Amino acid sequence: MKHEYIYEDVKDFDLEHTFECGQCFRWNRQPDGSYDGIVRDRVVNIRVNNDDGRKDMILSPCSAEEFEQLWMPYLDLGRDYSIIKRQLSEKDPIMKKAIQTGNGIRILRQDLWETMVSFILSQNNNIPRIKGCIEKLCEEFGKLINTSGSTQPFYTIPTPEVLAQLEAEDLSVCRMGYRASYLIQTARQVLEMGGIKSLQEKLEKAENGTQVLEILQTFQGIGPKVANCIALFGAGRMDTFPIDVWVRRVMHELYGIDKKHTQEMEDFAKKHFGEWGGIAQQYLFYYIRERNRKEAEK
DNA sequence: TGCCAGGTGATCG
DNA sequence: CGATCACATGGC
Repeated sequence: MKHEYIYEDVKDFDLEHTFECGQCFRWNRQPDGSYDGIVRDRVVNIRVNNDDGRKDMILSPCSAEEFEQLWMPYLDLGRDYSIIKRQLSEKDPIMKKAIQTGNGIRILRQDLWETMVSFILSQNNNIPRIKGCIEKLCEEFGKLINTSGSTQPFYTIPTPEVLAQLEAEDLSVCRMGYRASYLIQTARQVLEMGGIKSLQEKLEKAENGTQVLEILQTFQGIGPKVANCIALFGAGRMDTFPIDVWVRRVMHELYGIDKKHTQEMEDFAKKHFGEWGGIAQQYLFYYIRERNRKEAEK
Protein backbone atom coordinates (compact mmCIF):
# COMPACT_ATOMS: atom_id res chain seq x y z
CA MET A 1 0.00 0.00 0.00
CA LYS A 2 1.49 3.24 -1.17
CA HIS A 3 1.53 6.17 1.16
CA GLU A 4 -0.39 9.16 -0.12
CA TYR A 5 -0.30 12.73 1.02
CA ILE A 6 -3.36 14.93 0.63
CA TYR A 7 -3.02 18.69 0.44
CA GLU A 8 -6.53 19.92 0.99
CA ASP A 9 -8.29 22.83 -0.62
CA VAL A 10 -5.44 23.95 -2.90
CA LYS A 11 -5.92 27.37 -4.49
CA ASP A 12 -4.80 28.64 -7.87
CA PHE A 13 -3.43 25.34 -9.07
CA ASP A 14 -4.19 23.53 -12.31
CA LEU A 15 -2.26 20.38 -13.19
CA GLU A 16 -2.38 20.75 -16.96
CA HIS A 17 -1.68 24.48 -17.01
CA THR A 18 1.25 24.13 -14.61
CA PHE A 19 2.91 21.08 -16.15
CA GLU A 20 2.23 21.85 -19.80
CA CYS A 21 3.06 25.52 -19.99
CA GLY A 22 6.60 24.80 -21.15
CA GLN A 23 8.45 25.44 -17.91
CA CYS A 24 9.25 21.78 -17.19
CA PHE A 25 10.01 18.69 -19.26
CA ARG A 26 9.82 15.70 -16.93
CA TRP A 27 6.09 15.63 -16.08
CA ASN A 28 3.85 13.34 -18.10
CA ARG A 29 0.12 13.17 -18.29
CA GLN A 30 -1.40 9.76 -17.48
CA PRO A 31 -4.55 8.27 -18.99
CA ASP A 32 -6.56 9.23 -15.89
CA GLY A 33 -5.51 12.88 -16.17
CA SER A 34 -3.00 12.73 -13.32
CA TYR A 35 0.70 13.54 -13.83
CA ASP A 36 3.83 11.49 -13.14
CA GLY A 37 6.89 13.59 -12.45
CA ILE A 38 10.58 13.14 -11.72
CA VAL A 39 12.26 15.67 -9.46
CA ARG A 40 15.84 15.14 -8.24
CA ASP A 41 15.79 11.49 -7.10
CA ARG A 42 12.07 11.27 -6.47
CA VAL A 43 9.19 10.06 -8.61
CA VAL A 44 5.65 11.05 -7.74
CA ASN A 45 2.14 11.01 -9.13
CA ILE A 46 -0.09 14.01 -8.56
CA ARG A 47 -3.83 14.08 -9.09
CA VAL A 48 -6.49 16.58 -8.14
CA ASN A 49 -9.97 15.79 -6.88
CA ASN A 50 -12.26 18.53 -8.00
CA ASP A 51 -15.18 18.49 -5.62
CA ASP A 52 -17.66 21.24 -6.28
CA GLY A 53 -14.98 23.84 -6.90
CA ARG A 54 -12.90 22.70 -3.96
CA LYS A 55 -9.66 21.01 -5.02
CA ASP A 56 -7.67 18.46 -3.04
CA MET A 57 -4.22 17.58 -4.31
CA ILE A 58 -3.10 13.97 -3.81
CA LEU A 59 0.58 13.04 -4.06
CA SER A 60 1.64 9.41 -4.23
CA PRO A 61 3.88 8.08 -2.87
CA CYS A 62 4.64 10.89 -0.47
CA SER A 63 5.12 11.33 3.27
CA ALA A 64 4.18 14.43 5.24
CA GLU A 65 7.84 15.18 5.76
CA GLU A 66 8.67 14.84 2.08
CA PHE A 67 5.77 17.08 1.18
CA GLU A 68 6.99 19.84 3.49
CA GLN A 69 10.62 19.62 2.44
CA LEU A 70 10.35 18.93 -1.28
CA TRP A 71 6.94 19.34 -2.88
CA MET A 72 5.67 22.37 -0.99
CA PRO A 73 8.53 24.59 -2.19
CA TYR A 74 8.80 22.87 -5.59
CA LEU A 75 5.14 23.52 -6.39
CA ASP A 76 5.42 27.05 -4.98
CA LEU A 77 2.43 26.38 -2.71
CA GLY A 78 3.58 28.91 -0.12
CA ARG A 79 2.79 31.80 -2.45
CA ASP A 80 -0.57 33.51 -2.71
CA TYR A 81 -1.18 33.83 -6.46
CA SER A 82 -4.54 35.57 -6.08
CA ILE A 83 -2.85 38.84 -5.11
CA ILE A 84 -0.39 38.61 -7.99
CA LYS A 85 -3.13 37.82 -10.48
CA ARG A 86 -5.18 40.76 -9.29
CA GLN A 87 -2.21 43.10 -9.58
CA LEU A 88 -1.42 41.92 -13.10
CA SER A 89 -5.05 42.02 -14.21
CA GLU A 90 -5.56 45.62 -13.19
CA LYS A 91 -4.95 48.13 -15.96
CA ASP A 92 -4.26 45.42 -18.54
CA PRO A 93 -7.16 43.68 -20.29
CA ILE A 94 -4.80 41.56 -22.39
CA MET A 95 -3.10 40.15 -19.30
CA LYS A 96 -6.48 39.67 -17.69
CA LYS A 97 -7.57 37.46 -20.57
CA ALA A 98 -4.27 35.55 -20.51
CA ILE A 99 -4.66 34.90 -16.80
CA GLN A 100 -8.16 33.55 -17.35
CA THR A 101 -6.87 31.20 -20.04
CA GLY A 102 -3.91 29.90 -18.06
CA ASN A 103 -5.61 30.10 -14.70
CA GLY A 104 -3.87 27.89 -12.16
CA ILE A 105 -0.34 28.13 -13.55
CA ARG A 106 2.27 28.09 -10.82
CA ILE A 107 5.96 28.74 -11.42
CA LEU A 108 7.78 25.60 -10.30
CA ARG A 109 10.92 26.04 -8.22
CA GLN A 110 13.07 23.57 -10.11
CA ASP A 111 16.57 22.24 -9.62
CA LEU A 112 19.23 24.65 -10.88
CA TRP A 113 21.31 22.13 -12.82
CA GLU A 114 18.22 20.53 -14.36
CA THR A 115 17.04 23.89 -15.68
CA MET A 116 20.50 24.63 -17.06
CA VAL A 117 20.50 21.34 -18.95
CA SER A 118 16.87 21.64 -20.06
CA PHE A 119 17.07 25.14 -21.42
CA ILE A 120 20.44 24.71 -23.10
CA LEU A 121 18.70 21.92 -25.02
CA SER A 122 15.63 24.08 -25.62
CA GLN A 123 17.28 26.51 -28.03
CA ASN A 124 15.99 26.44 -31.59
CA ASN A 125 14.09 23.28 -30.70
CA ASN A 126 10.50 22.24 -30.01
CA ILE A 127 9.03 21.00 -26.75
CA PRO A 128 8.33 17.34 -27.63
CA ARG A 129 11.88 16.95 -28.97
CA ILE A 130 13.39 18.71 -25.94
CA LYS A 131 11.59 16.20 -23.71
CA GLY A 132 12.91 13.34 -25.82
CA CYS A 133 16.51 14.56 -25.62
CA ILE A 134 16.30 14.95 -21.83
CA GLU A 135 14.76 11.52 -21.28
CA LYS A 136 17.37 9.85 -23.44
CA LEU A 137 20.11 11.74 -21.62
CA CYS A 138 18.79 10.52 -18.26
CA GLU A 139 18.37 6.92 -19.42
CA GLU A 140 21.89 6.76 -20.76
CA PHE A 141 23.83 8.76 -18.19
CA GLY A 142 21.59 9.29 -15.15
CA LYS A 143 21.13 7.11 -12.09
CA LEU A 144 18.30 4.59 -11.80
CA ILE A 145 15.80 5.76 -9.21
CA ASN A 146 14.60 3.19 -6.71
CA THR A 147 10.82 3.05 -7.06
CA SER A 148 9.72 -0.15 -5.43
CA GLY A 149 6.84 -1.65 -7.31
CA SER A 150 6.92 0.58 -10.37
CA THR A 151 6.67 -1.16 -13.72
CA GLN A 152 8.71 1.45 -15.50
CA PRO A 153 12.27 2.66 -14.73
CA PHE A 154 12.98 6.30 -13.96
CA TYR A 155 16.35 8.04 -14.05
CA THR A 156 17.90 11.19 -12.59
CA ILE A 157 19.44 14.01 -14.60
CA PRO A 158 23.17 13.23 -14.97
CA THR A 159 25.37 15.42 -12.78
CA PRO A 160 27.88 17.97 -14.13
CA GLU A 161 30.60 15.58 -12.90
CA VAL A 162 29.33 12.82 -15.20
CA LEU A 163 28.73 15.04 -18.22
CA ALA A 164 32.10 16.79 -17.90
CA GLN A 165 33.88 13.52 -18.60
CA LEU A 166 32.06 12.87 -21.86
CA GLU A 167 32.82 13.95 -25.40
CA ALA A 168 30.20 15.28 -27.80
CA GLU A 169 30.09 12.00 -29.75
CA ASP A 170 29.14 10.13 -26.58
CA LEU A 171 25.90 12.11 -26.56
CA SER A 172 24.99 11.40 -30.19
CA VAL A 173 22.50 8.74 -29.03
CA CYS A 174 20.48 11.57 -27.37
CA ARG A 175 19.92 13.31 -30.72
CA MET A 176 20.58 16.78 -29.34
CA GLY A 177 22.64 17.89 -32.32
CA TYR A 178 25.04 20.79 -31.90
CA ARG A 179 23.75 21.44 -28.36
CA ALA A 180 25.71 18.41 -27.09
CA SER A 181 28.99 20.29 -27.00
CA TYR A 182 27.33 23.24 -25.21
CA LEU A 183 26.16 20.85 -22.50
CA ILE A 184 29.57 19.30 -21.98
CA GLN A 185 31.37 22.62 -21.97
CA THR A 186 28.92 24.08 -19.48
CA ALA A 187 29.32 21.02 -17.22
CA ARG A 188 33.10 21.54 -17.29
CA GLN A 189 32.70 25.24 -16.52
CA VAL A 190 30.50 24.39 -13.53
CA LEU A 191 33.19 22.07 -12.14
CA GLU A 192 35.85 24.72 -12.67
CA MET A 193 33.95 27.09 -10.44
CA GLY A 194 33.65 24.50 -7.68
CA GLY A 195 30.49 22.60 -8.59
CA ILE A 196 26.80 23.37 -8.82
CA LYS A 197 26.50 24.27 -5.11
CA SER A 198 29.10 26.90 -5.58
CA LEU A 199 27.24 28.37 -8.54
CA GLN A 200 24.00 28.29 -6.57
CA GLU A 201 25.60 30.28 -3.74
CA LYS A 202 27.02 32.74 -6.21
CA LEU A 203 23.57 33.33 -7.68
CA GLU A 204 22.01 33.74 -4.24
CA LYS A 205 24.60 36.35 -3.32
CA ALA A 206 24.02 38.33 -6.51
CA GLU A 207 22.89 41.89 -5.90
CA ASN A 208 20.11 41.89 -8.46
CA GLY A 209 18.49 40.06 -11.35
CA THR A 210 20.81 41.60 -13.91
CA GLN A 211 23.85 40.18 -12.14
CA VAL A 212 22.24 36.72 -12.04
CA LEU A 213 21.75 36.88 -15.81
CA GLU A 214 25.33 38.03 -16.35
CA ILE A 215 26.73 35.11 -14.36
CA LEU A 216 24.54 32.59 -16.20
CA GLN A 217 25.52 33.97 -19.59
CA THR A 218 29.19 33.16 -19.01
CA PHE A 219 28.34 29.51 -19.72
CA GLN A 220 28.57 28.05 -23.20
CA GLY A 221 25.17 27.82 -24.86
CA ILE A 222 23.49 30.18 -22.42
CA GLY A 223 22.46 33.50 -23.94
CA PRO A 224 19.89 36.08 -22.79
CA LYS A 225 16.79 33.96 -23.32
CA VAL A 226 18.07 30.75 -21.76
CA ALA A 227 19.58 32.70 -18.84
CA ASN A 228 16.19 34.28 -18.17
CA CYS A 229 14.52 30.85 -18.10
CA ILE A 230 17.12 29.41 -15.73
CA ALA A 231 16.84 32.44 -13.45
CA LEU A 232 13.05 32.16 -13.40
CA PHE A 233 12.54 28.40 -13.14
CA GLY A 234 15.76 27.31 -11.45
CA ALA A 235 16.72 30.24 -9.23
CA GLY A 236 13.40 31.69 -8.13
CA ARG A 237 13.85 35.05 -9.89
CA MET A 238 10.24 36.05 -10.56
CA ASP A 239 11.34 39.44 -11.89
CA THR A 240 12.80 38.02 -15.10
CA PHE A 241 11.10 38.05 -18.52
CA PRO A 242 12.28 35.42 -21.01
CA ILE A 243 11.73 36.59 -24.58
CA ASP A 244 11.38 33.81 -27.14
CA VAL A 245 9.64 33.53 -30.50
CA TRP A 246 6.22 33.11 -28.85
CA VAL A 247 6.61 36.07 -26.53
CA ARG A 248 7.76 38.13 -29.51
CA ARG A 249 4.54 37.13 -31.21
CA VAL A 250 2.47 38.21 -28.20
CA MET A 251 4.32 41.48 -27.83
CA HIS A 252 3.80 42.21 -31.50
CA GLU A 253 0.22 41.01 -32.00
CA LEU A 254 -1.23 42.09 -28.68
CA TYR A 255 0.92 44.99 -27.52
CA GLY A 256 2.02 46.34 -30.89
CA ILE A 257 5.78 46.19 -30.36
CA ASP A 258 8.04 45.44 -33.31
CA LYS A 259 9.35 41.86 -33.19
CA LYS A 260 12.95 42.99 -33.50
CA HIS A 261 12.81 45.50 -30.66
CA THR A 262 13.93 43.27 -27.78
CA GLN A 263 15.02 46.15 -25.56
CA GLU A 264 11.64 47.81 -25.95
CA MET A 265 9.97 44.56 -24.86
CA GLU A 266 12.18 44.30 -21.79
CA ASP A 267 11.46 47.89 -20.80
CA PHE A 268 7.75 47.36 -21.34
CA ALA A 269 7.74 44.20 -19.20
CA LYS A 270 9.67 45.86 -16.41
CA LYS A 271 7.38 48.85 -16.31
CA HIS A 272 4.16 46.93 -16.84
CA PHE A 273 4.67 43.69 -14.89
CA GLY A 274 7.55 44.64 -12.56
CA GLU A 275 8.51 42.08 -9.93
CA TRP A 276 6.07 39.52 -11.40
CA GLY A 277 7.43 39.65 -14.94
CA GLY A 278 8.20 35.95 -14.99
CA ILE A 279 4.70 34.94 -13.98
CA ALA A 280 3.20 37.37 -16.48
CA GLN A 281 5.43 35.91 -19.17
CA GLN A 282 4.18 32.38 -18.45
CA TYR A 283 0.56 33.45 -18.76
CA LEU A 284 1.30 35.19 -22.06
CA PHE A 285 3.32 32.25 -23.35
CA TYR A 286 0.54 29.80 -22.51
CA TYR A 287 -2.12 32.10 -23.92
CA ILE A 288 -0.58 32.61 -27.34
CA ARG A 289 0.33 28.95 -27.74
CA GLU A 290 -3.15 27.88 -26.73
CA ARG A 291 -4.64 30.31 -29.22
CA ASN A 292 -2.32 29.07 -31.92
CA ARG A 293 -3.23 25.45 -31.13
CA LYS A 294 -6.94 26.18 -31.42
CA GLU A 295 -6.43 28.00 -34.72
CA ALA A 296 -4.58 24.99 -36.08
CA GLU A 297 -7.46 22.72 -35.12
CA LYS A 298 -9.87 24.56 -37.35
C1' DT B 1 10.36 20.11 -49.86
C1' DG B 2 11.26 23.86 -47.20
C1' DC B 3 10.09 25.91 -42.87
C1' DC B 4 9.99 25.89 -38.05
C1' DA B 5 11.07 24.90 -33.13
C1' DG B 6 11.06 28.41 -25.65
C1' DG B 7 18.58 30.79 -29.57
C1' DT B 8 23.51 31.11 -29.35
C1' DG B 9 28.20 31.86 -31.01
C1' DA B 10 31.09 33.55 -34.53
C1' DT B 11 32.00 36.76 -37.90
C1' DC B 12 31.80 41.00 -40.51
C1' DG B 13 30.83 45.91 -41.51
C1' DC C 1 27.00 47.90 -31.57
C1' DG C 2 23.51 45.42 -35.26
C1' DA C 3 22.82 42.26 -38.94
C1' DT C 4 23.68 37.78 -40.77
C1' DC C 5 24.64 32.88 -40.86
C1' DA C 6 25.56 28.07 -39.41
C1' DC C 7 24.29 24.83 -36.38
C1' DA C 8 21.54 19.00 -35.82
C1' DT C 9 17.26 17.02 -35.76
C1' DG C 10 12.51 15.63 -36.66
C1' DG C 11 7.58 16.93 -37.59
C1' DC C 12 4.45 18.92 -40.65
